Amino acid sequence: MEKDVLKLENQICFPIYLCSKEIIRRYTPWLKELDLTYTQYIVMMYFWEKEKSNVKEIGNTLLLDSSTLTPLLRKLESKGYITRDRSKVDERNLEVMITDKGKKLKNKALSIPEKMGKCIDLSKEEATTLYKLMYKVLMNVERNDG
Amino acid sequence: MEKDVLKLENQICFPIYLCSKEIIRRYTPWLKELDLTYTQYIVMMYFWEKEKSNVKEIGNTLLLDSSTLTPLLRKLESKGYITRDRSKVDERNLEVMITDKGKKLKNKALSIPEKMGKCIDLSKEEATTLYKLMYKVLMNVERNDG
DNA sequence: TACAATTAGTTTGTATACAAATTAATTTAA
DNA sequence: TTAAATTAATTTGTATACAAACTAATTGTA
Repeated sequence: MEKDVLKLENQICFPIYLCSKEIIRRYTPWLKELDLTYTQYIVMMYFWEKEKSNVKEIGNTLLLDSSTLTPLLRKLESKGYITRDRSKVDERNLEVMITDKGKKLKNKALSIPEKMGKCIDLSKEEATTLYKLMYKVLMNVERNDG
Repeated sequence: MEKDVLKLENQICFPIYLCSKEIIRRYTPWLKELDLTYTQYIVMMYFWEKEKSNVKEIGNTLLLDSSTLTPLLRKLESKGYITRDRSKVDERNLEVMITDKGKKLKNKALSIPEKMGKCIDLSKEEATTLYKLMYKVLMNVERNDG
């Protein structure tokens, strides 16, 4: 039936949108204990792997616009988790670096992935399938992007 | 390795979050032709199935807070796609109804799901698997809530 | 080498999102 | 039967998100 293509239950994007929102909502109280929002948490995870970066690089990895990152990084700076300084080599670049306080925060975050895993509650096999499909969609959506 | 649990590449939620954002970003130019945002599109899809509702019901179906819906519905009203009126039976309820203009909008939207399908670019089997997994996660996250 | 083009980040404007507080209407129960 | 509890929606406050416009620095090139 041609007209059913617009039924909510026939959408594949709608449940992805819902999952994303509900998962983030679920993270919120745990992250509150670390004084982080979900997006701030993602950025901190980035810095737990890479000590120093800049706005462009962070944006490329996390698919966040620089205009989203500017105020967010300022917030993380005000919390003392990162520093922000213009590069002396090229003053267009903003050098963003994690602080000791930011590094220590990782210990407090260690229990979060397991909590979320229990919440999501998929078998190892299902999780792997989902993981692969999400990255496939992501790659396709980016590739087919205007 | 205990500390790897916080690596971005080991997160299952991160790609879901990315997919949701990137898919919505991809919808945006198509929806602009209908003068809709993604969330407004979801709400219109709801009303293409159910002519009349109220804020509570819409929120329960779309998992949107009433404080998100209030301004959004006002916007859809100002565009002429819906009407908003307090119920005469119980004045706490806001009766929301789709207009003829809102119904006609569906014709303009008919081509969107196919475009998005091509963009996502999954086989029928993959899409079904993803669909089922997303609803499973959604159910689990809601069940394990609170 | 001056000026155009490019690049990195910020600002502005619009639109979600949701928690918490509030308002107004209705229902429950003492 | 009226005060307390509940309910539906709105308001307020904070934090994304991203496009478009803008600023400042650097690079490419005529």
